[in-house]
Amino acid sequence: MYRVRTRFAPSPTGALHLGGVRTALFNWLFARHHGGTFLLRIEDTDLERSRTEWESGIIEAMRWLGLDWDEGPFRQSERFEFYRKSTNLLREKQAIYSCSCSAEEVAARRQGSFGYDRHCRPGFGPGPVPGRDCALRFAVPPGETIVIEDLVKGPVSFSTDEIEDFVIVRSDATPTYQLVVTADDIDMQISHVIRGDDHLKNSAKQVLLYRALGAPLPAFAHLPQVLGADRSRLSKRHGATDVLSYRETGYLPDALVNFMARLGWSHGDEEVFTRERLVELFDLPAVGRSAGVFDSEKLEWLNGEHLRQLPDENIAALLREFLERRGESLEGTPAWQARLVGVLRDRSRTLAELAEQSGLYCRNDITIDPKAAQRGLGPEAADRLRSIQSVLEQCQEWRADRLEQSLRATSEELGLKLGALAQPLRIALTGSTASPGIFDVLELVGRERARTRIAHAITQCVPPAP
RNA sequence: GGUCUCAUCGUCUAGCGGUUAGGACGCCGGCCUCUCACGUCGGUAACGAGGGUUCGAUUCCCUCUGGGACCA
Repeated sequence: MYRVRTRFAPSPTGALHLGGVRTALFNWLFARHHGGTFLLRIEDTDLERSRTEWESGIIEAMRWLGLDWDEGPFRQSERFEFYRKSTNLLREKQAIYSCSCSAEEVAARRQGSFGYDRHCRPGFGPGPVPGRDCALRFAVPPGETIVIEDLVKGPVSFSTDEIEDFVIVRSDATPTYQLVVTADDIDMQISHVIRGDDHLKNSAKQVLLYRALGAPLPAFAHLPQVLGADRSRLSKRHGATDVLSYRETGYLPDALVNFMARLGWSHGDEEVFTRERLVELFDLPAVGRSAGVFDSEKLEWLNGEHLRQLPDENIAALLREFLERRGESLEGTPAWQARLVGVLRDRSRTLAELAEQSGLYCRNDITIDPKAAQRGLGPEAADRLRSIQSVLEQCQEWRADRLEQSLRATSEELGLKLGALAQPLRIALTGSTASPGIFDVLELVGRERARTRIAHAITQCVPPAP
């Protein structure tokens, strides 16, 4: 039995975006499901575009999402010596040859749309110009068919006649993507190469390299793309390209993980999965073949589902963290905070919404929405609010259930429906016609603030007609 | 343009020859109710087109169309 080893290999040339997260997640899930090893490899050979800030951003995002790795992070920039050895091996096996052609020369000679014309390849052209810096190209064997037994797409075949003699080492002696990926995947004994299907054709080239290096082939699994709402490839245009921005807008890592897993993978009719259940159920055969569009509304719903499955205390802790990250804080005792969250949780889908709603209970001043005032602070409201005010003053215990008792009794005495008292009170306390249950609001707002808000609302009521 | 690839409600998807084509998000409506949510009940909405194969195709094969990716 062989060991499952997967890797996620991002380039630190930008933030980790949703497509990358999906690739990372599927590698992680696959490794965890099979009890294998997951490693992180930073593909930073493009020294021009790679930045350490991006690298640490990617690592932070991986940590936030809980995609922990067992080995690494490895950096390709620290492995040039190893690539040189791989190159020497290829040279010994005569799988590569020197090429002095410049990009301009190649382009000028190109007929039709096909790539390099094998000008420098022994037996095919005149050979390199002496004295010039040479790139190294891979000698692709003509007339063969490469079949990739893809675990997602099924068998995919390429003719080697469609694969040009690709560059392995540039004329400035830096190794190319094709070489470093293959050499590393061999060296790190990657058993399953799971990546986006934009790499499908690269895989054909890499199969050639595995063969030339005498290494056993890994299994390949090419995941369909994640597309934006306009069905084009996900990019900055689609906004929220950096996954860490989902942390800033109050999404839970587990919800994002659940959502990304369901984008391209499914398990019957199930929608909501815990991380543990994903690990238990995930496997490649259940991964779909077609590209998927990222639907932020469904993510929002799913986040609400995950939020609601947490105990109040945990949500309160998340809310505190969330606010601290913004340089704000949540007032009150932990017990009060848990109570607050318990009341608001069903009305929030994200921590950002929760934070916004909690403001009402932590602020001294509120503003009354003019439309709400118009609807609910009519001529009768002032008297009703005065009645409420006096009833509340007599209330011994400032608790939702006691407050409810008193106010229900009052509405009966006045021969009014509860709503006739609750709506003006709601507007007085929250400035809005919509809020959590009015007794919970009263309790959370507290006696002092309730008193001043009601008093202020009375002054805002339309006076009775003369 | 060449090559590869994909195709079920607007979106994510179930389906793996015979189903009233199922679920979820969204949207619309009922119920619950002090409002709003939550919850719950119901509704809207899909097999891209044409050929085959078959007693029978959403399902298998081919072509087209459309989408996507890669290379340039």
